[in-house]
Amino acid sequence: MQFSTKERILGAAEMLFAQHGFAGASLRQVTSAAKVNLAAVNYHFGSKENLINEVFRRRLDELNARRLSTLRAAQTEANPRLEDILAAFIKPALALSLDRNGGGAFVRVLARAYAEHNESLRKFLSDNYGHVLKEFAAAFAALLPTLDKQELYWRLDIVSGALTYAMADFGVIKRRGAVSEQAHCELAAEHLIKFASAGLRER
Amino acid sequence: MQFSTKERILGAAEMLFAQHGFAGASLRQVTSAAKVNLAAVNYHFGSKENLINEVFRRRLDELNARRLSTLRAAQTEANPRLEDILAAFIKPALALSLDRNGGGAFVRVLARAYAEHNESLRKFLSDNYGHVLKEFAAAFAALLPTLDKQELYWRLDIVSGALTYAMADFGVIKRRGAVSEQAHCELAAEHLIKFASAGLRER
DNA sequence: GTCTATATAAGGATAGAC
DNA sequence: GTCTATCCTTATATAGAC
Repeated sequence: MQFSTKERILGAAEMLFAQHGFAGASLRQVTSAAKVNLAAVNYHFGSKENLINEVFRRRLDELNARRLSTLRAAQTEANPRLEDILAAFIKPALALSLDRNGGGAFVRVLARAYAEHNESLRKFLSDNYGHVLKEFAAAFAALLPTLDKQELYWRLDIVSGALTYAMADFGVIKRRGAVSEQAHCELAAEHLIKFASAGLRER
Repeated sequence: MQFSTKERILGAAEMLFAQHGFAGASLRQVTSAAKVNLAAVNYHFGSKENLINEVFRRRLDELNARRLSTLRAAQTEANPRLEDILAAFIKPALALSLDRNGGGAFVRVLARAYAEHNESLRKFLSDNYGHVLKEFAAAFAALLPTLDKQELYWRLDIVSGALTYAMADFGVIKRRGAVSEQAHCELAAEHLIKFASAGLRER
């Protein structure tokens, strides 16, 4: 087998959580899709709840590492543009949906997690990845020195909302038959960056 | 009793769907919260699935009627501004969260519904309320005659995303202690309208 | 580490008395 | 229209053989 039992469970869980939600996807469905025994979940993860946590950790570590490295690369430029900072925030997130082995499913899991409004999950995300947001906020503030801090936070919140929505492909934009997943993703990133830079610069 | 059994079930279901999701909230929880008998759900609604549909219909009819009447009022003005059309789209939606008797819960149910990616629900929303979006798109197109149609759809999609996110109060914006729910909502609407009008006008 | 078998609980739905 | 009682299915979790 190419993938271990543990990895197959994580992959199947991600897919089924995206499809049916955390409560809606049963461990029976998961283990059946992963082609492992029902009891394997409790052996490897202890409980369904912990399995959910591990599904998140598997992707978010890498996503935020990419965001930060791209951000820092942009900041070493002589004259970083607002669009570059936005790209560092947006592109790795949208690119995640192109990852082979279920990245597309994961972004929908993420959207569900937001909708869940789950306090313990918010805490998990804030504790583990809050510093990333802080670093981006500082980078935007440096490029928009006349913008009030509170005003900046409002606008970054709007950008995050539009990004979350775009990641999960909620929208009504219909892909033309010939447009590949990758091309759609790049188009979405371009439009978001353009729209957001105008909104952020507005005075 | 002030509310009928049917209304109490709808209210309790809305609250619990917001809290635990459609799969996560059981009919036993719903009927217990509504202080009605378990069998009452099947008597009044036939099934859990149909109960979910009725929870949506109860709010969306009024929301979209308000959006359309505000839009049409704005359009009778001599020189309607882009901001007015945006306000007609955004303000009734955010105001919904202020409705007494569970409007706040409903917007979270709506966010969950988006995250569900449920095809039959998308069809329901599209069939019943798609004409509203069309009318708004036409109004925006009239005010932005140089903007390519496809480009306009992309941007409206971004606005919808940010609005959905704001409605569900996903964001990281902390309300200062003294800021009321209503004031927060009005601030959110103002920021969204300002940000979105800049993004839409961008060339 | 993986299996079968099962304990135990909770779910949606319904039948039938009142 | 509302109740109790119950059917049937599905769920999570675990025990114990291999």
